Amino acid sequence: MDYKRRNGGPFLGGASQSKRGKPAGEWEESPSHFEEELSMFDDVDMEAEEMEGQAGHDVIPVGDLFSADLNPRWRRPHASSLDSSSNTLVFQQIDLDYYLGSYQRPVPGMPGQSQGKVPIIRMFGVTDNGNSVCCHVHGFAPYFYVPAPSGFTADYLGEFKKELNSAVLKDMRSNKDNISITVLAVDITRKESIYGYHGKRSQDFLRITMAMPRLIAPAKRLLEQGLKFGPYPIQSYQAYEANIDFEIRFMVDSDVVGCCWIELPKGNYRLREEKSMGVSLCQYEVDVGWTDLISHPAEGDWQRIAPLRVLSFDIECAGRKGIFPEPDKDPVIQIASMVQRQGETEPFIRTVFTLQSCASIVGSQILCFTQEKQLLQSWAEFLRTVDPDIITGYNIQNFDFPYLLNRAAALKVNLFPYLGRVRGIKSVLRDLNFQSKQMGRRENKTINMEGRVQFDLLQVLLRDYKLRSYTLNAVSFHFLQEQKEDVQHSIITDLQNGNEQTRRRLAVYCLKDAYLPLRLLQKLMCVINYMEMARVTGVPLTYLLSRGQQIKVVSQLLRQAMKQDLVMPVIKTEGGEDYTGATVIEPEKGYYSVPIATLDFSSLYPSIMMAHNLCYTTLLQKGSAEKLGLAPEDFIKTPTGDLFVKSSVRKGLLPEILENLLSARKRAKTELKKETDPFKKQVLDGRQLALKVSANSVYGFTGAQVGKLPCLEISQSVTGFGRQMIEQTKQLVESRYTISNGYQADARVIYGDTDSVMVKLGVGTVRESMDIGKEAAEWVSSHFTPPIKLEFEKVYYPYLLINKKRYAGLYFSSCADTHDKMDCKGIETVRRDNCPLVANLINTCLQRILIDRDPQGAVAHAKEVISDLLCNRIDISQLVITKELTRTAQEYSGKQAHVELAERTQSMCWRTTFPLTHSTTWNSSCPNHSRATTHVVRLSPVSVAKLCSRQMVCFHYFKVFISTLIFRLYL
DNA sequence: TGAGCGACCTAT
DNA sequence: TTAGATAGGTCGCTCA
Repeated sequence: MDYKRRNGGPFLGGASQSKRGKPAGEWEESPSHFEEELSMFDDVDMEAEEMEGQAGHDVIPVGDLFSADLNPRWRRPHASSLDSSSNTLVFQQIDLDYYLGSYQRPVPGMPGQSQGKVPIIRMFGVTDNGNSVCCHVHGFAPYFYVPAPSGFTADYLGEFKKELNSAVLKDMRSNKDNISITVLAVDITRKESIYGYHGKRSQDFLRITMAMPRLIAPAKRLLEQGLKFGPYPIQSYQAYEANIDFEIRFMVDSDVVGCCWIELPKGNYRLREEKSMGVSLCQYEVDVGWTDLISHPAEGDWQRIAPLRVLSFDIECAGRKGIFPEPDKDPVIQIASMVQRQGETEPFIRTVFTLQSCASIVGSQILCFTQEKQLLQSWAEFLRTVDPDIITGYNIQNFDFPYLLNRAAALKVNLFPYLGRVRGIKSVLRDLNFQSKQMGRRENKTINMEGRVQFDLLQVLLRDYKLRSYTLNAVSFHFLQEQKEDVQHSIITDLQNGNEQTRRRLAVYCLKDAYLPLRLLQKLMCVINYMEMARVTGVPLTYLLSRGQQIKVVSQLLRQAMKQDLVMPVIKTEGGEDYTGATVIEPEKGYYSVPIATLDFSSLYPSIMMAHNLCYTTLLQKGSAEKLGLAPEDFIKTPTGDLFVKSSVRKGLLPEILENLLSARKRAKTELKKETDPFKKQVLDGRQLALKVSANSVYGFTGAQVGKLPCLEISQSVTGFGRQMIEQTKQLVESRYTISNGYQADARVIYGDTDSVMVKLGVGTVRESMDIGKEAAEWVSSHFTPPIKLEFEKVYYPYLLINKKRYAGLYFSSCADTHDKMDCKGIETVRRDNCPLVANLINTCLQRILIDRDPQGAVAHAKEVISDLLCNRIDISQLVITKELTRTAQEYSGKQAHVELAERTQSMCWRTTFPLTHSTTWNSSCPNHSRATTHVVRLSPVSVAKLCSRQMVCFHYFKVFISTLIFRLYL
C-alpha cells in the first residue's frame, strides 16, 4: 500500500512482459529536456562556483564532504556573533513544540517552577539573514478551569489544591518522573461560560495550573468524578478548556500565531554561547521568559517570509523482481536532494548520493559510495548540515522516510535516525490512524523531526485538490505540463546492476523526482498559502498538515473569547441526530435556449450568522428568556424555534470573528489590487483565500457533532434561515418580474440550490438578462438584514438542466457577447468515477448541444462512439473501470495483486483488459502518459468470463446513458 | 423486475 | 487520540 504513486506498473510477477537488462548502449539517448535544464543551472552557478574553487558536477570521492571548503553552500550563511544585552533577536518562527525539562539546569534565572520537570516551549525559526534559531520559552504552564462551588472563598484554595494534588498523585499508575507536585496553583478568577447567554453575569471560576500538560486530563477526569475538600461534600465539577493542546494554549495566551515574526528585545533573553549549553543544531540558541517575547501581527513589513531552506528528496531502491521493496532486504541505491531558498526560483543544491560509481551529470553533484551504510550515514549528515526548515518530496511521509529509517535500522546505521534539529532526539517511525467523515479512514506514518516541517506534497494534494490521478507523473502533467523521466520500476535494479552510464540514467530520473515536488510547491504556492493560513487561524504550520479543520476554529474562538473573559466548556462528544440542511428547489428540467440569470447569496452561512447574531454566547437555553427577564424585542426566534439575544443585548463572538475575517479579506483584496511586487501579491492572494476558507468553516464547526464545541441550535438555525431565504427569494423574484408589472414576461425560478436561484426572466439577450439580474439582486437584497446580500453572478445561455445538482451551460459573466466557458456541474464530465470515454463523449455531446447548437450532431456523435465501441474500434484503455477489475482480480489472484491493485485504485488510473485471454494484460496507461507499462495477471477462465460480462455491462450502460440523454432533451 | 441499500462522488 | 456540514444523483448489488 505504501509504495510511491508513480507511473510505473505494479510488480505483478510474470516475466513475459518485463524487460530484461538491456545493454548500456540502449540508454545512451540524447540528453532529456530535464538534463538541459540542469545544465542551465550549472551555467548560472559557474561564476559562484569558480569563486568557491569547486565545479559542481565533479564526481566526488567520499572524503570530508562536510567541510566548508568542499561544499560551501551546504551550510547556512555564517551567523554573526550576538550580544543579548545589546542586540535584539528577530526571527520568523516556523515550528513550535514543547518538551519537559528540568528548570534549574541548564538555564538559571528563567521564570517558572523551580522543582521537578517543567514544560518548556521550543520555537524554531529563521532570521532575515537565513540563520537558524532555537528559542526556549520558559515559565508557561498548562491550566484549565472549573466553576467554583457556591460560597467558595480564597480560604479554601489551599485545601482544594492539596486534595486535588493528592488525588492526581494517587491516580497515577507509575510515577517514573517522581513528581511530587502536580497542581502548581489554584486561583479564583471571574469568568463566564461561552455556552449560552446568561445575562452577562460572570461567576467565580477556579483556574487550576498543572505542572505538565499530561496531568490535565487526569485532573479533569477526577474533578468530573467528584472531589471532596474542606467542608464541601463530594461534588462533581465541569471542566473548561481542559481539552486545549498545550501549544495552542501558549500561542493564544502569548498572542503568537503560526509563522509570525518573534522579537526578543535586547537584555530580555539569554544566548547559549557555549556549545555545551546548546541542545540544538541551530546557529542561535536562546532562552526567554514567556512574557518577554514580542509577537508581531502579520501586517505590513511583518508579512514577509524569511529565506527558509526547502529540501526536496527522493530515494530509489533495488527491489527484487516482482516483489515490493522491503527495507530489511532491498538496498537503497540512490538519494537525490535539491535545496531551494523560499522565494527563489532555482535550487542551489542539486545532489545525488549513489551506491557504486555513476557518470557525471552537468549541473549536479554526484557522490558515490561503495557501502550502502556509508551512503545512508552521509546523507543523514548532509541533511543535518544543510539544516532545512521544510522538507518536501512525493510520498516521503509514507514511503521514503519510513524506508530510510527501516533500512538504516536493518543495517545498524546508528547515527542515521537523528534528523531533527535537537541533538540526541531520535527520529522514530509511528503509525497514525487518521479518521474523518471528509477524508475517510487514512492510515499514515509519522516521523518526529523536531524543528523541521515535513511538507509531503502528496499529502497536500490529497487534502487540497480533487484529481483523477495522484501519481507524481499525472500531477506534474496536470499542473506543469511536464512529466517524469521515463524509467520503469521494473528496470531500476537492472540499471543499478549495469554500469556507470545506466546508473547515471537512474540518477537523472531520481533527480527529477526530487525536482518536480519543488516545482509543484512553487507553482501551487503551497508554502505561502499554508503560512498565511497559519497566520490567519493562529495554529502552527504543522497542524495544518497533520490535523483537521476544527483546530483552526478553536484557535480563533479561544483568542476572541479570552478578550471577553469567556471560557469554553469541554463538551462530551456524542453523535446525535442529523439536522436539516439546505433546500434544493425542484428543477424544471429541460433545455433552455434563452438566457438564465443566476443570483447568489455571497457567503450565505457566515452572513446569516452575522445578520442574526447567532453564537454560543447569544443562545438562550430553554426558559432562560423568562429567568433573565428579557423583553420580546431583546431576542429572536429562528426558523427552527431556537432563541438568540440580539446584538443590542450582546454581540456574539462568532459574528465578531466572521466580521474580522471578512473585513480582513476585503483589506487583503484591496491591497492585492494595489500591490505590484509579484511575490507580495502571492502572499496577499494566499491570505485572502485563507480568510475566505476560514469564514466558511465556522458554520461547519458548530455542526460537527463529534467535535470540540458542537452547537446544533446554531447550525440548524443557520440552515433554517437559509431555507427560508431561498424560498422568499424565489417568491420575490416571481412576484415582481411579471407582465402585469410591465416586464416582458413572467419570470420563473427554474432551479436553485442552497444559496442560489436560476431565473428565466423571459428576455432574449444576455445583456438584458444581466441588467435585470443585477437589479433583481439589489432589490431582493433590500428585503434581508445586512450583511446578507444577493448578488448577480452570471448568465447561462443556453442552459441544460438535467436534474438536481446536474446541469450545464455556457457561462457569461464578464462580457455579454462571448461566453467565458462551458460550465458543467455534477455531470459525468466532472466526476472521477467514470472512465475517460464516458467523460469525453458527454463533453463532446454537450459542446455540440450548447456551443454548436446542433443537437442532431450530438446524437450522431454518440451513435458513432457506440458503433465504434461495438466494433472494437476504440482503445479500451479508456473504457473499463479499474475498481471493477480490482474487485475481480482480488478474488482470483494472490495477496500481492491485492496490495498493488488497491493502491492503484486509489490513484484512479484507467487501464485496459484487452485482449481478454486467460492471461489478461493490465495496461497502466494513464490518460496523460503516452508510454504504457504492461504487466500480466493470471486469471482463471471464470474471472475472464466475468470480465467479459463486465464489458457488456459497460456497453449497456452507454446505451442507457445516451438514450436517456437524448430522451431527456428531445422527446 | 423493482424496491431498497450502500458506495462513491459531487453541489453548495 | 481525533474527526467541518447536509442534500442528492447514479450505479451495482441483493433479495423478494
